[in-house]
Amino acid sequence: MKELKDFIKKVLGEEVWLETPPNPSMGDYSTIIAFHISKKKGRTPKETAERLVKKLNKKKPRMIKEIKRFGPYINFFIDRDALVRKTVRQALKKGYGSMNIGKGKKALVEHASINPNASPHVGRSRNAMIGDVIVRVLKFLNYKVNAHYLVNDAGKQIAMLVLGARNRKKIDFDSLLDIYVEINKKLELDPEIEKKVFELLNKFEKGHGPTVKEFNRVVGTCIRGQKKIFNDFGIGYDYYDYESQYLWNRKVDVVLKKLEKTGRVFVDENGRKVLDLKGFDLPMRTPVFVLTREDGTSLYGLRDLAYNLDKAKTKKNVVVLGEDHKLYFQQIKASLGLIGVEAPEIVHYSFILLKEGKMSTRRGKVVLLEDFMKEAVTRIKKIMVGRKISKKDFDKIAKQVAYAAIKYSLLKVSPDKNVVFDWEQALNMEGDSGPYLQYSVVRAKKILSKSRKKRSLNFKAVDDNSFNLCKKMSEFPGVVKKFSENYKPNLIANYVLELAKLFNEFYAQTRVIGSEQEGQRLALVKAVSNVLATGMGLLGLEVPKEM
RNA sequence: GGACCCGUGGCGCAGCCUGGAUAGCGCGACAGCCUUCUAAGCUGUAUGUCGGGGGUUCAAAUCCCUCCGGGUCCA
Repeated sequence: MKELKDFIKKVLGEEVWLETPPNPSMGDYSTIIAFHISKKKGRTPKETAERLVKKLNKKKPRMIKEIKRFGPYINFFIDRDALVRKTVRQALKKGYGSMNIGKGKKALVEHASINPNASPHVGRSRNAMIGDVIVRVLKFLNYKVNAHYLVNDAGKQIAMLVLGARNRKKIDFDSLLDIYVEINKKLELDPEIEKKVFELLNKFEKGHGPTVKEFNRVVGTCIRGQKKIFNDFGIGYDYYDYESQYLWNRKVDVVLKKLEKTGRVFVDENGRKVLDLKGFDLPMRTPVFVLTREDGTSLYGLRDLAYNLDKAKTKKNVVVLGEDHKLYFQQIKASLGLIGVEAPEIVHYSFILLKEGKMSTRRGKVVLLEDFMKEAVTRIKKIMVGRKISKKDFDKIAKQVAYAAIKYSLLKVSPDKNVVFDWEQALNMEGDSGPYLQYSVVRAKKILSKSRKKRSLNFKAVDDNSFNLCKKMSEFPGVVKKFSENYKPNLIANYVLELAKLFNEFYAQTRVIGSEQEGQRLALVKAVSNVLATGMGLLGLEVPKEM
C-alpha cells in the first residue's frame, strides 16, 4: 500500500513496513513504528503510539477511514471500496505489474548449458527452468532478451562419447546415454582408454578435420535432441554458443594478453599459465585460476573468460549456475574484474537428489526430463478421461497441465534448497500445485464467458473475500520487482498460489452471475484472472482452455 | 583442515533480506460441503522444543556466535 506508506512518511518522516493485523476487526494495515520512535524520545511505546495516532489523524487522507492504536501498534482502517476500485482498475490494464526499467535495453541470460552428452536429466533441468523464468520476467519488464545456451562441446565427456559412438554407423539421441554409460564403465576397467580420449580431444582442439566432423556429429545429435525436449517443455533459446568457437578463434589470446598485462599471470610448477587471484578473498588455499595446459592450449576457464567478454557487451547479463560452480564463478568474476569487465549477475541453485542418492549421468542414475514429462502426461490423461474434455484439445491440455505440474513443483522451492525427487510429490495435482493454479484461472474465465453483464467499477460495501483478493493483487508489482533483484522463482510461485487460493475461497463463497453486484464482481474476477495468468506466464505455465 | 548453502508438525514447503500481535500453506489422517459460475474446489478437527545450545533485544523462526546433521566446493 504505497499511498499509506507515503502518507506515514510525510507526516512522521519515517519509512515503515506495513503488516496485516491478525484479524480484520483490528484493521487492514498496521505498523509497529512506535517502538522505534519511543526509544529516541524516552516515552513508552504506548504513549508514543497514542501521540502518533493523533498526529496522523490530523492529516488523514480520504483513503483512510480510521487510525487506531492497539497496544504499541498503530492500525489503519482504510476505505476498502476505494482501494478495491483502484486496484481492480489497475489490474485490468494490460501489463499490470510490469515496469519500464528494461525499455530500450538489451538483456542476455545464459542458462542450462548442460554437457551435450545425453538427454537432460531433471537435476540439470532445474537450471533451464530457473533461467527461463528470468528470461520471461525480463521480457515482462520490457527488456529485449536473448536466451543463450553454452554448448560445452570441447570437453573430456564429449571426447568419451565420441569414442564410444565411433563404431556405430547410426547414432540417435536416445542411445547417447547408453553409449556414455558404457564408455564410462569401460574406462573404469581399462585406464588405457583415457589416453585415447585425450588424444581425441587433442586432435579436436587442434582442429583436425575428420575429428571435428566426428565431434559435430555427436554434439549435433545431442543438441537437436535437447532442443526438441526443451521446446516441447516451453523453454527456448535464441542462441547456441559453442565452446569450440573459442578454441579456434583468437579471442582466447586476446583475453590472455589482457590478463598478462595485469602482471598476475605466471607459470606454475606444472608449466601451466595461472592467474594469481590473491586479494579477492577466495576460499581456496592458493587463490589462483588455471588458464592453460603446459603446452599452452587453453583450458575451459580461459575459454569461458573469452566467452564472458563477448557476453559482457550486453549490459544486463545473467547466468544460472549450479552450486558446484560457486567458487568457479567467483574466480571468473575476479578474473573479469582484473581486466575491467563486469561479471554477469549470478543465480546459483542446489541439486535435485534421488532418494537413493545423487544423480549421476556417468552411471546412468538419473531421472530424465523427457521421462518425467511423459509420465506426467500419462497420469494427467488418466484423470482427464473421467472429465468432459473436448477430444480436439485433449492432448494439448494434457501436456499443458502435466508440464505445469512439473515446473511448478520445482519452481516453488527456493533455489538454495536441495530437492529430493519424488514422483508422487512432483506430480501432485491438488493443493499446492501447478494444476491448482490453472484450474483457478479456468474457473475465473468460465465465469467471464458465461456472464452477459458489463463490468463495473462501482464497488460498494465489498466483502472480505473481494478485499483480500485486491490486497493481494496490489502486491503483485512488488513481487515482480523483488524477483528482478534476486531471481528466486519461488517468490512468484508462492505469490501466484496465494492469489489462487484467495480466489478459490472467493469462488466458493461468493456468487457472481446473477448477483446484485454482478458487474463489480465481473471486474474483480477479470482482474484476478489477469494477474494470475500473468504470474503463471512468468513461470512458463500455460492456461488451458478447459480442464 | 577451510569456505558457502540448507535444517520449520508424519511427509513436502513458505516465512528469514527488512526482528514484532495466536508461526502460514500443501500432502497424508479424520469430519463436513455438489438442484446455483467445473469438487483438480471449499470449510472444519488433530498434529510444531522453527536441528541443539548460547548471545543481542522490550521482543528472535528471522540478527550474532557455537555445535550437530545434509548438500556443494577448495586443500
